[in-house]
Amino acid sequence: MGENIKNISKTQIVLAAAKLFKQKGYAASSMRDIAAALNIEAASLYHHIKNKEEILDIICFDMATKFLSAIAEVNDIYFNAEEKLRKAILHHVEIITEDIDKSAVFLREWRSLPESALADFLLLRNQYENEFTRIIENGIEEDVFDNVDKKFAVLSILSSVNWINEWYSADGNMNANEIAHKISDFVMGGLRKKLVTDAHYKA
Amino acid sequence: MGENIKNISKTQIVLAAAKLFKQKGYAASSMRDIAAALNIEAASLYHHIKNKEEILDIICFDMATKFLSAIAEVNDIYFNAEEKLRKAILHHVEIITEDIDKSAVFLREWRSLPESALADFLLLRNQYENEFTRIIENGIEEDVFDNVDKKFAVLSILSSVNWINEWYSADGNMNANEIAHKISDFVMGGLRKKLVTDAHYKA
DNA sequence: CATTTTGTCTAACAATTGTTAGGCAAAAAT
DNA sequence: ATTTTTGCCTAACAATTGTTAGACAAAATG
Repeated sequence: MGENIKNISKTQIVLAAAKLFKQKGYAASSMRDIAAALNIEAASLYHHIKNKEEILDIICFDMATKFLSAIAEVNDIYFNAEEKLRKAILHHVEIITEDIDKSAVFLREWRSLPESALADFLLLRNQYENEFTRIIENGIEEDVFDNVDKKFAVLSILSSVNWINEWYSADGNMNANEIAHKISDFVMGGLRKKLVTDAHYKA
Repeated sequence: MGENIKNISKTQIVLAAAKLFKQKGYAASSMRDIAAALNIEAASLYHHIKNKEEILDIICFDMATKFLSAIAEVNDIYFNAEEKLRKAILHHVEIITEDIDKSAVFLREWRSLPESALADFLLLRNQYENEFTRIIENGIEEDVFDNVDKKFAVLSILSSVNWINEWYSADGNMNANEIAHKISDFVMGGLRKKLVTDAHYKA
């Protein structure tokens, strides 16, 4: 091969691209940027991938699959609603913190997917939300959760867990477990059924 | 003037741009796209604005100013911590729902600001977060809120209110007031001091 | 050893980008 | 009535974009 054998893999390309997509966004990251990050020429990328869109596609659907199989697992094994929700949140936080670059792209850049992929993607995202909704419903049936607006609760929870992507850094002093625990505690406060009213009302 | 006198205003440009920036992102929206949305030629835009960056600048800082003056007002007038937080959330939701396009840009596209503006922007955003943190601190001092992780509570709250931008549509069946009320109720559950333990633990 | 495959390269392309220059007619100011 | 200003236009620019074609040498395969 050319005097430079770098043997870049598709995985490396996706990783480097994810890092750039997170920093500058999909549209503002050029193929030449991605190539430069890997010390190769832009044209060489096409030996490994079909086109730029494929990279975004891979990132978005890989992550979607991760999230979906995690929640499927939680819903399969039996836990009561609170345990289920806590596990679901934990897995979610784990997936995000394991790869902040790719999850940033999953959370923000999916809008740049080509139309057909976008439709599929939104289906998956909806499916994920529905699994969470089911957990909340369980909790209400089990009389453990207050009869809250389900859709609302799910969106509040998901937005909270997703937001960690904005400030989490691997070298920080909190791990996924601690983060998940704190979020769960906070969220559970808003969900749990209260037999006796809060201090606020007692006073 | 040329047989076409359209008298486009800077405000119209910003509005049309915001709509596009929300849909396709800043980088993927061209000056020609913006111009086409206003039925003029791209070059004509430069009669009203300095360059593309200025549009993003205006949107981001206009919104930041709105948010900051709203919370300043809340913190000026005396309310107890819970009232303050509820008012702050209400104003936040109002600002978002009043202009979903511009607030989407404020929430997502600020990353594309040129470096110097970006630094200023982040300062304002931090300032806003700090005002919220002060409210939580007040609540803890007043012994109305649980001694939660302040930073965490603020980020959870803000992520929840910001998320409404993703699904809110003006023609939907919820107004800003109802949305703010629901979020506040949910959030307050996680914050309020609990004298007697929850039903869950009583059982 | 001969051949094919693999992974890079250079060079080039057509399209699109943000932006500027200069023209021209209507409206406003003198 | 004349001049200036305003708000648009067409045309063009240099740079950058995603992508393709084709060469070439190392590695793998026969």
